[in-house]
Amino acid sequence: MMGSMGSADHENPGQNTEHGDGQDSAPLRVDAERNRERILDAARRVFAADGIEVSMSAVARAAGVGVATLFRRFPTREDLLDAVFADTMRGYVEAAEAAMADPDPWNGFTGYIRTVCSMQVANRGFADVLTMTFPAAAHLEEQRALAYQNFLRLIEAAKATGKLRPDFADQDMVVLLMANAGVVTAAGATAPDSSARLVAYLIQAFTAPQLTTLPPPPDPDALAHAMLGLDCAGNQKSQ
Amino acid sequence: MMGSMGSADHENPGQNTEHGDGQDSAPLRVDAERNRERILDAARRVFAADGIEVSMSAVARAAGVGVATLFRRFPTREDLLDAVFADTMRGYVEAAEAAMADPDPWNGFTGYIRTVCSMQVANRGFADVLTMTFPAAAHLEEQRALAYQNFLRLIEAAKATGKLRPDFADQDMVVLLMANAGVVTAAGATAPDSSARLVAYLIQAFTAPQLTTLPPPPDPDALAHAMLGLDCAGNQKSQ
DNA sequence: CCACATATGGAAAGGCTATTCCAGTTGTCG
DNA sequence: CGACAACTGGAATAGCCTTTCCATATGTGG
Repeated sequence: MMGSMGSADHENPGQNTEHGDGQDSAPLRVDAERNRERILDAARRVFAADGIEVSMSAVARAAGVGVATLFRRFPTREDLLDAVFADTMRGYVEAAEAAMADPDPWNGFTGYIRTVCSMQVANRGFADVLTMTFPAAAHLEEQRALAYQNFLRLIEAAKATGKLRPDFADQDMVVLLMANAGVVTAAGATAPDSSARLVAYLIQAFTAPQLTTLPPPPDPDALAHAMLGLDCAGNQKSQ
Repeated sequence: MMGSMGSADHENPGQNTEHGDGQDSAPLRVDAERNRERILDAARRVFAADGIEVSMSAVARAAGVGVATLFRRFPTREDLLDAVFADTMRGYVEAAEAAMADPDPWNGFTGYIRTVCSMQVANRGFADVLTMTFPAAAHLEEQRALAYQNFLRLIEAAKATGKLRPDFADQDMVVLLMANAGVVTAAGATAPDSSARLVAYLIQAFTAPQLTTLPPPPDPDALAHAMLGLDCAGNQKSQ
């Protein structure tokens, strides 16, 4: 699914004008490319500070380009998200890979949680991204799936060491991300401290020793559906 | 500060036309009172479903009254919030009192957390209310302070039993409420299950037995400031 | 160096929202 | 029952937003 792009974009950084998935219908005029970059920079900044709901007009304004320029380059918000969070998602995947590589799976597991939550704290937009799904943002969803697969294996390994409680469910990670996103959103300047506390408590609770019975985890499909953001009232979308 | 109203509004429910803090500059004409009630009903419904950011126009629409009617009765959103969440806040205070009354403080403590988080799940607007401060909503803030004072004593009692870990900080409750609000917002239909899981994990982590060292709790003043909602970008407020 | 596809900004159309204003009801008190 | 203050809905103003359109400007290949 990702195989066709090979390793080209690592070998030739900045040389080719392709973006995202590789189908360059035409290698953008240089001025256009410059604007594209400006937009991405501005969007990165704005999304990180204010979350991904910022108005498209605000992004264009921050980038110093007209709205038309923004819309031609990124017809939908999801297109923009896909491009803006490409780097961050790469870091997300790498965190999962690094965790798997850790000789101590429990250490990998806890480190992964801490890393990802720190990423949420550092970037409010990313906190949003990790609690929602964007079917149209193919590249982004691909990375998410990739990271998740690694995480599933990480869970198994961590449980095998006996340090992670056996009733830990992979959905718990989603719940944790939503909870942490709530802290990032509401805790303002105290987000780093508040998040760190929350995470420490939860990691504590994930350790095996104590065997309190837990209520059942949320249904995975229902959770996935919730991440589409279609049920929460604020979203009447287009049509 | 609340003393003057005595117990009147328990003895005479529906009889007097006073609202809120007792200064009835003039006991509302009956049709006006009827509309006021309609507005409150609609607002309760809408806020519970969609959170407290719903547009004032939407509230008026749901209530079947003109916008002018809404604005004359509740000049600001905070005025409306104060009236809408009066009941819920009463329940919030009562939950804290009930917890204090429990002969087993640890049981009271955990029960309190579960109850309050359930209230957040049942009412998205209330979830918002518990993570923000509304200086203009006097009645509401009074109740919040009242519940908090009870909670502080509850913490002491629970620590005294040795079941609550000694490094539990009262700010942790705020963090918990923010985290749970995040789940309520993002988890859609799975909110009940997701929240229950989160809460179970956290209560687990609050128990004394394991003595993992925690990062320091967030600064109380900074947290309070964050709850004003002035730092998070989305709010440019008036002027 | 020129033609022209590509790219541009700003305006326009249409839909939201908050808040104020006002001309027209309608309770209510004497 | 009449007069008047209280109350009403909807229009008006002003400000955002999204998305499309277009006349103008500008890289770029021949």
